[in-house]
Amino acid sequence: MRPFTDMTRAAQLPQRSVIPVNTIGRLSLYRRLLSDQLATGARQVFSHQLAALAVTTAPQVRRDLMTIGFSGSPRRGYAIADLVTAIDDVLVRSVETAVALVGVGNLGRPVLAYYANRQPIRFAAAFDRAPEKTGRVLHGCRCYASDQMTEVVAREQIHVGVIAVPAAEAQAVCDQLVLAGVKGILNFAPVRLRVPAGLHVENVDLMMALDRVAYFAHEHR
Amino acid sequence: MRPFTDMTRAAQLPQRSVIPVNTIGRLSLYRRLLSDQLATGARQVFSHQLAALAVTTAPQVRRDLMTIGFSGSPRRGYAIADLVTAIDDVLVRSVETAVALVGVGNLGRPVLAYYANRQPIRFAAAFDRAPEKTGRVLHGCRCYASDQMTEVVAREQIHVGVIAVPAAEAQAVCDQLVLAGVKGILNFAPVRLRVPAGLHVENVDLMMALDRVAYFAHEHR
DNA sequence: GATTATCTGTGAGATGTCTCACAGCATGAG
DNA sequence: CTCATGCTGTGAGACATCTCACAGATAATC
Ligand SMILES: NC(=O)c1ccc[n+]([C@@H]2O[C@H](COP(=O)([O-])OP(=O)(O)OC[C@H]3O[C@@H](n4cnc5c(N)ncnc54)[C@H](O)[C@@H]3O)[C@@H](O)[C@H]2O)c1
Ligand SMILES: NC(=O)c1ccc[n+]([C@@H]2O[C@H](COP(=O)([O-])OP(=O)(O)OC[C@H]3O[C@@H](n4cnc5c(N)ncnc54)[C@H](O)[C@@H]3O)[C@@H](O)[C@H]2O)c1
Repeated sequence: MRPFTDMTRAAQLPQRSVIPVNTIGRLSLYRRLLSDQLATGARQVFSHQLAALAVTTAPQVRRDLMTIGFSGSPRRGYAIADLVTAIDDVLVRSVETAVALVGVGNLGRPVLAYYANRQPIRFAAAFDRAPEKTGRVLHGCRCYASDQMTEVVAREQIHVGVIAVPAAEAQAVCDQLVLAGVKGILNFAPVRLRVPAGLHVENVDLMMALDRVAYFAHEHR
Repeated sequence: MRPFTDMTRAAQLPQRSVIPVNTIGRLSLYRRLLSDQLATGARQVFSHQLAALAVTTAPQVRRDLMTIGFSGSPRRGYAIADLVTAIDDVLVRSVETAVALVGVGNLGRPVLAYYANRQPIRFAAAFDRAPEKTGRVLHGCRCYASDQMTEVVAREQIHVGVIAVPAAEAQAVCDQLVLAGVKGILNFAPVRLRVPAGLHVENVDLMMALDRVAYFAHEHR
């Protein structure tokens, strides 16, 4: 490794948004919990009840709902159905998001199965460079050769890419996806991706996750 | 859902540690990147080089290494081999961590395959309540019936549990694991688990991850 | 209609994490 | 040996997020 100049200043970090990143994550969780509650017949919920379900605190819940401009009523709490709708609006669940998977391997297949047919996420295409994988249809999702990416991403109006290829290929695939026009990436490879400023990458790094658990487990004795 | 009292005050949150949670995660990443570098023949690394690999900033790298008390040399940078050892010490990679998987399903199987035989993590046991799954050995890991959990966790000195059962079962399985004596949990079910104070839970929530990507993708246009 | 209980909305402060700038020093060159 | 270079170590401040406490509001009760 030879010396090179420092180009590591905060690049795509200033991900500015009115809604904190962590709040977005909790809203996703609240939405699922509230759907379950609706199914049980509940119509109203208090901040402390939602907090108990989400294993957080009541003020945190109220702050999150305040952040998205949703109001409740003292003594009655929040109207569950309205709240689910409000969260759906924020999380862009009212419009379908087309997604592409790259890497139909040991991980890609179960991930596709898991997400398949979950509104409003639609897996519009999968890509793999291995010829024997292309042409097939898995869970309603057609698998294309990698060199068709630009064309298919444009045609299907795909906004999000999911990377499930070996670590050594991840940056190349990421560059392809960005060039093809995706606006967000979910990355399962255990590397950090270099992307243009503003483009959001969500990393799911199982090795890191287990390292963290092991560290805190040993700290706790 | 009937009213109940607020028991949602900050409970297991004060996860106190000298090393910030995020730093632990980055150390895991640094370790892998540095191993790769060692394999290419590199012996020393500068903070800005490691920052480039990890897609972060040079001061962040120096701060992280300072936090674990590792020193470099001006003009020479950090000695890679020593740094890997230092990180291994912090991440408890110098002793084997025994892990148990609960839920040998569509997700559990590939996860087991992924982690299998990666030192120093050892999957010492798997558990499933479906009788047809028990008794078999997958990737060197024996599958037991759930009611043997307490016994096996004690015998194999298992410190960490991985939960890959349906959401509705996750809290019950978590309680079983805690009772059996695990000190940390990696949770793949899309719910938040209630655990005793101090016990660390790492959540891998794919639904939330995709919601976050979709949100920022749409924000970006 | 007045009273009361109790839940929401939110300012202000606490906490945790990241960023910046630069002093100090080890190293290689002369 | 001395000097100049350029990288590390770190204080101090910026920033993001969480927590707390309570004012104010509303629905239920009488
Ligand atoms: N298997 C798991 O359970 C698991 C868990 C967590 C993370 N991961 C990570 O996910 C990634 C994939 O793991 P896997 O086990 O599915 O690997 P895999 O080898 O089973 O599958 C990878 C797939 O990607 C395809 N591919 C490779 N390079 C490509 C490219 N440049 N363009 C398009 N397709 C390409 C291959 O043809 C293959 O089908 C790895 O980075 C791994 O670290 C895997
Ligand atoms: N399949 C995926 O790709 C995927 C991805 C992300 C998250 N998840 C989550 O992971 C979890 C498991 O998903 P899956 O697709 O593997 O489900 P699955 O139904 O294929 O497997 C679940 C396994 O858990 C076992 N089980 C159920 N209850 C149990 C209990 N109380 N004790 C012990 N074993 C029990 C079942 O016998 C089964 O073998 C779910 O919470 C799901 O939301 C799955």
